[in-house]
Amino acid sequence: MLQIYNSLSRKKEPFTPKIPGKVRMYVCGMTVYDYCHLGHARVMVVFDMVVRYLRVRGFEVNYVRNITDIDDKIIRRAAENHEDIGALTARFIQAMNEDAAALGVLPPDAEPRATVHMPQILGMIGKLVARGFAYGAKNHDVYYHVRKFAPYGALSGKTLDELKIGARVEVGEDKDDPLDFVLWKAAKPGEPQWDSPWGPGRPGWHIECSAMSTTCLGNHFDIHGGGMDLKFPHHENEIAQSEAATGEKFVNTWMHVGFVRLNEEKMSKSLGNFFTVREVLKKYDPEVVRYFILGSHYRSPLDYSDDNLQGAKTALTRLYLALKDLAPAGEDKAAAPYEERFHAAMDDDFNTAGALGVLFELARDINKLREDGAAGAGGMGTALRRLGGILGLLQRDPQAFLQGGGAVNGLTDAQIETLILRRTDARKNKNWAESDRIRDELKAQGVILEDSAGVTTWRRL
RNA sequence: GGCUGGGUAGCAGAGUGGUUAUGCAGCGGCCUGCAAAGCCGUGGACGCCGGUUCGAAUCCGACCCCAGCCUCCA
Repeated sequence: MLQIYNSLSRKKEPFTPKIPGKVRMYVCGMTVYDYCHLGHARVMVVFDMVVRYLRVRGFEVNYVRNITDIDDKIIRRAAENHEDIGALTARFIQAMNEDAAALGVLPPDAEPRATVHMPQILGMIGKLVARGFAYGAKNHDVYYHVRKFAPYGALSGKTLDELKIGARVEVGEDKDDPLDFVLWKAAKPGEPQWDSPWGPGRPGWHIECSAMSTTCLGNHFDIHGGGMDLKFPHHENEIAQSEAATGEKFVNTWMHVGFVRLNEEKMSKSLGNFFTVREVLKKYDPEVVRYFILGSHYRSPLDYSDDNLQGAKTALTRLYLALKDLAPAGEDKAAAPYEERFHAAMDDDFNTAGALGVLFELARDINKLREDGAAGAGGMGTALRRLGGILGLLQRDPQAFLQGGGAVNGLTDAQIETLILRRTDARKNKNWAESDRIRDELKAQGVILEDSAGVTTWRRL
């Protein structure tokens, strides 16, 4: 039985899609004005893992991840760069796709963009005005009247009176109530704009997601996800907009991914303490980064540090070492208990860390079988590879993983092979001094040698 | 201040009312020319204080500490 922690009820709940066998899932994606940082990477990788696992569980999944391609920050960045807004967003959408692909994130089934959903956005605002949940202000903004939506605050656990204390009205806003939020922003000179019954303008961020998610998935769908920081106000507002406009329940299960932290602090654009995905990938293999992300539970904070990334690399190396030089074989029945425990962990709110623990036990079994010269290691390896694949890991040729990466300034493969041949000669002559000298030389270059069964193999640290 | 999550061995990180997480590091052994990798064995833990219980690190209560949200942020 698959259980998922629901941010709305604040507990784990058995998961049953509204339409049997079919899961409809929406995740808030990027605002495309800059490169993805590790926080974005985490959200993409986590929901990619969720989709993969749901599919393994036999669900047909329709996964929608939006792109916000019109927004204050985009407008500002384009102006700073003297760049056309469309060119800017196209550039960063491209970059995002490259980063996602590197991390083994499969493309979502749909990636709706705000700028091509204006009719749906305006339609929803129109409904909200008609139903009395929204009003056009004198300054031609349209606002959502928060106090009209009784359940407001259910997701974030806040009451309207608590919120009132922190609410404030920015200069130029024309709200009836400080709690109200903007659905439609009247255009300022020189800004991109779309026509509307309230005058030319552009949509607020929150309404985009309500309009795109319900357009793509229907008024009432199964899973809505995003980073923890979107819980309030973004997701709270989405609920208010969508349920007021459609009169239906919006989302059954809300999933929120924990933050990536740097020195115990949230990694974020506003703090400026972030690493972009491409910076990190210069130092670490993308699969190592993926392992790092999946090595802890998706709701826990994830501390980025060189030690932790290095640890992820060591751990993943152990798994690949177990797969190295394994004879291909059909999956072994003896792997069934591991698979069961792997699924039990994943069924428990996508406990990837626990599931990985099972993979290490499977790896140990493989090593033991080889140690004993017993049969079945190949078949167990096939199982290990398949289960790893559910997490989007362990799909490469082990040799390629072990010998790849970290070689930017080091020796070429051919140079390494040449040194190994020289060392093998020395070893034949029992010239241990020369043999060890070569091994030390390679080690200094980040190359580790392993002599086993009369054959010397190597890998890069 | 309000709200939401957390505090597990040297580090990372799961889980659980009584019985092994797992990875790295440590210690002892096996293997090896020596290593590496691997295998076997092993030490070490559940923030603090109360309560419930035959038994709690696991449930309940108070407290302390950390992070986040309450303003754009994945």
